[in-house]
Amino acid sequence: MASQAATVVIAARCSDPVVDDVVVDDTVSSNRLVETGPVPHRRGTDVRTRELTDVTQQPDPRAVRVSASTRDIPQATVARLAGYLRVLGTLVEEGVQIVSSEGLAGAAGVGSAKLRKDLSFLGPNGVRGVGYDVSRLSARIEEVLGLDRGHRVILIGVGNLGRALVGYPGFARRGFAIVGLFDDDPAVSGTALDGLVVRDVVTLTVACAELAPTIAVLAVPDDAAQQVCDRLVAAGLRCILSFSGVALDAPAHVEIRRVDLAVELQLLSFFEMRRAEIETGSVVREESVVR
Amino acid sequence: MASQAATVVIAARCSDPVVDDVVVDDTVSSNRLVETGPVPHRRGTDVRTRELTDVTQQPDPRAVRVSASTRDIPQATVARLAGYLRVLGTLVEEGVQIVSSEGLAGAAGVGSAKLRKDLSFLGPNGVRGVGYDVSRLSARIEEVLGLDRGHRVILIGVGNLGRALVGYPGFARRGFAIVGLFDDDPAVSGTALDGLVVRDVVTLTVACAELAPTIAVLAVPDDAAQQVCDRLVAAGLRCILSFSGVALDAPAHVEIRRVDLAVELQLLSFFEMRRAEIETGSVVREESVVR
DNA sequence: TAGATTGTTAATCGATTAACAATC
DNA sequence: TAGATTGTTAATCGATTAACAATC
Repeated sequence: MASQAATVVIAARCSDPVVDDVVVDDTVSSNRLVETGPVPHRRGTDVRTRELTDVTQQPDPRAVRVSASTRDIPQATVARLAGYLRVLGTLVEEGVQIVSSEGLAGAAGVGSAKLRKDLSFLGPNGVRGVGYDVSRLSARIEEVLGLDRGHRVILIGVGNLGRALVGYPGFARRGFAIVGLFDDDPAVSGTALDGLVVRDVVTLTVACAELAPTIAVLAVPDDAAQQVCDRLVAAGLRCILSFSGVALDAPAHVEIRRVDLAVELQLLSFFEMRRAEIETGSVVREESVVR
Repeated sequence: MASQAATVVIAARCSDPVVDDVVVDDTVSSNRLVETGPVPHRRGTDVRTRELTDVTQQPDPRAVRVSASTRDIPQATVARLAGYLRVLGTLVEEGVQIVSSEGLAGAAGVGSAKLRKDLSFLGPNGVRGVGYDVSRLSARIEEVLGLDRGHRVILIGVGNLGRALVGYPGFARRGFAIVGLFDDDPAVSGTALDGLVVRDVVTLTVACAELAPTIAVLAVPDDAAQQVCDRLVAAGLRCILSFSGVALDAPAHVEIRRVDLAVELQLLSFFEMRRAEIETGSVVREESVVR
């Protein structure tokens, strides 16, 4: 028993000046901890995690996975984890078992330093001199993102975009199950789509109690978006993905992600313009006067 | 003539230690400049813009609009400009002529300080003590984003998503004209959609020469995305908006924006999980050992 | 003038990056 | 052991924010 892995990760907020009251489960591991000891890489103030590992053994697959609180994972990192996961998925398909940070980063389109930093927030996941175990890392990212919980998704607005979303293969592939469809058009509600009967949006509150969704996807026209959002919030939804152009108003405990096609197009327009500027060699410093 | 506005904006990169060689068109404005003079707000090293304005008159609408180079506008700011523009559009519809930073920021869902900072990168656009002229500011943002140029858009992949995009009202409303549709499915190419005949994707290169698109929208399956992207690049496209899940490889001069539904869903999943953690009061610091 | 609001500053915060010690 | 690669550090870079002088 004493030969098993003993891993303790202490997480502190980046902004904390110091980790002031570290508590270690000494009934089990004090002997080991003394043996291997915490050896700081260099003296520094940004001590975020310390790993104390029994050197006689590799991580035990049966061990309860220990992690820093997800609250300490930067938003920018979380946004990239999904990308790493997709690459890891293709590697699994190809039968690749080990991948280096260089390899994974290249396939995901980021620098290897950034990748390693990102993964370090999930705790130690690789083996120095070797690389990352593809399926283990994949499982770890899924766990951190909460993808192993099987989200239930409802979709409000079964127009062109809504139908396209229902047909989107990435939903099921990632463990997101569409469990309810809603629309306010009497011509649409009552019809079946993808094995589900579209419900009238007025039944939203009641249906939510029945369907217990964790995520709502909003694909309604802009002028209906806020109203539907309010109903979702009232029904207890806390995660909303909106495709409407308007900024939705909701309590702080409701997380809203917005995908705005217009914004994307306008960003491209800006880049195109800037490129034209660069090409014509204009305005590094622009001075112009009219009289 | 000398009574007209004389505005000179000198832009320097944020990272420049100092603006070392400011040149002023003294044939026109030296007398005015001496009069009003550059009066630094406070002595500081981050002198980004200096405005020298004839105090006798308000900005002349006929004046060539002078701006800092768009290269100096932070990416984060550009991404928000589109949001401001949308709000300004609704204000125009409502007949509102003047809006304060507080009002505009509130409607756009950002803080007023951030809004003012964002707008400051576009040069002076408001009147102190009054606010911003809605239509003037609107026009200015459109100009900076290059929306006044009338982009020509081609769409590759006329599946569910592609059809939804064709029907998206925001395209035309923002001056983006869809000028070509492409698909590789013989059953689809040749059919008409929204007044356009879908072309076979093999004709892409030839058709690009004819259609002169500035933006391509990619709505093809993941495994076809890179190949189509290569063709687009070969055809001279420099702005691509992709809805595929894969990170596309392209030369540095090609700007690629990717909208990844899976990423958005997974981000929501993460937030949901984190919220569950907070509610159960778990793991501010997690310590767990297995033996 | 007095009140209001912009545009700018500077402090802070968060993300990126290269380098390298730790370690397999 | 020697070579390889992770995980961590610290410097840098970029974005956010509150406060306030400038100015209408």
